[in-house]
Amino acid sequence: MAAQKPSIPSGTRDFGPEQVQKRKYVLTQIEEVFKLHGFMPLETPTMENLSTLEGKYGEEGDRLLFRILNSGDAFKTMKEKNGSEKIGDFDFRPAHVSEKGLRYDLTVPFARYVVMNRNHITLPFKRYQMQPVWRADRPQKGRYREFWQCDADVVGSDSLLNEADLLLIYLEAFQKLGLEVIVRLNNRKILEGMATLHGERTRFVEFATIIDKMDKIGYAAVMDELHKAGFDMQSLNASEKIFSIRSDDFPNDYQNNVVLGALNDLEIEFEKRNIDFGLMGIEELKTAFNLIPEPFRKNVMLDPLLARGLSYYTGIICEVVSNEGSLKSSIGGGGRYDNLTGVFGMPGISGVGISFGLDRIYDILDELKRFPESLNKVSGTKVLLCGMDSAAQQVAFSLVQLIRKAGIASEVYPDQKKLGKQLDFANALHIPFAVIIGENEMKSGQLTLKNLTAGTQESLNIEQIIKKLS
RNA sequence: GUGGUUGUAGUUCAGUUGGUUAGAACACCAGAUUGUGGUUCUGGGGGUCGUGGGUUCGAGUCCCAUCAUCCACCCCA
Repeated sequence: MAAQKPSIPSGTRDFGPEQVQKRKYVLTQIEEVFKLHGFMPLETPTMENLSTLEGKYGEEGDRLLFRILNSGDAFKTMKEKNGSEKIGDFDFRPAHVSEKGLRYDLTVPFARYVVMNRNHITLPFKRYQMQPVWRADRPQKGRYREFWQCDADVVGSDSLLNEADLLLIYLEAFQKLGLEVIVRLNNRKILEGMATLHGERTRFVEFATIIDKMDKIGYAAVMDELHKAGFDMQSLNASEKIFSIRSDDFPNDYQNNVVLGALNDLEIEFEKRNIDFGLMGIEELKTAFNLIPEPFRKNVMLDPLLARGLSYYTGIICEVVSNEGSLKSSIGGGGRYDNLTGVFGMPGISGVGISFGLDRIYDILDELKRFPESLNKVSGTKVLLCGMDSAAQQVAFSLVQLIRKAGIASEVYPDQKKLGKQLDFANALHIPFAVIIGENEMKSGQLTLKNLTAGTQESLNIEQIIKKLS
């Protein structure tokens, strides 16, 4: 068999020792905030039954599901019926071939878990979950086919305190990570109300998708698209102020006041036309926003143009983007879904949640070099024991156990190589100290401790070395 | 799913209007009186030029296909 060039699937990545340390650092920072807010951990399987996943993410989502081929000879029926492995005229029903898929997000598995364990969990149930998810998307900058999400959700409580608490989790976590972010905040009911004002309540998803492009394509192009799509633009004055919102110069101190003013106008219009769900949306948005403490508010942008997750969110929606670095796509998102568990036969339970995109956050922090200095070390080893010959190595091997008992990360260079090579190894791994053991050291018990950063060395016994390195 | 980009050593790339044994840097390995590294010097290994066809006396270089990659759209973390 000819040697093959090794490779990994596109959209997936290997993480070397340094990268793993940095990713774990980000995970830990986020996890600490989750715990501080009273969330409990949950893990679910990598694979779910396709029946659990399908139809939960819209048409686009179904296309992006990674499907797992059934074990055994999945194509057996096909072969028997068709006489060959070719598809041909065979009645190709995917269910015969694949009935499991890789998890697409953490929310649906969570909903499934809640329904399956409804008698064992105490509502309101607050869980966090940090695991990889998979999407059969075309990879590009900041988009991977395997990536980690860090989710926090609350089910079984309608209170807007939950929304505010989850927003605080975003703000606190990114503060800890030292990244300036903008949390865009909206309510699906407002979008629905606006679409109603423009004559098409039922087509509000289409409406929202168009106005969401305001930043990207501009006011004129949005108006044009709305007109072409058949929305009634006669009553434009009601939403005109909203349409003029830009996120370009956010964060700043005045914009949210401008938006609040525009929302007041919109409220009056909703009242006139008895669009009660729109009024409710504005009320919810204001309430949640007012619960955010003053110092954090400047990073929360009220944005009635924001559209996301419209196929499942029903109330407040939010999206996080970094205000620094070159990656402009979202690094987090979330919202409220009134009937999350309904599809699994448990109606009337409301949920609200947020998600952090670990990989994108990592990419931005890496680009900005925001990781603590201590994470740049390749190895955690503090001292390398170098034996000059086989006898010295054996001495080193017993000494290293004493050093480790003192809690000092240490290792013995395992091969008999020239001292220079052994020190090369320590240098390559940024190990700061080396203990050199040869004939002289073994006779006297006075070992050579070399400081590889300073280039100095001294003669000490093992107790003194441990003391020195502790 | 749509559009575009690029595919030459481990990595980043060079390779002139198609013309002899395809180069560089870095990395790697080995040496510079066999117990002292991060610098320097010397030497070395390593590429069927993504793959398969075609044009040509001759193809890394031109054409087609295919695969892979990256980027944008869609959508999203």
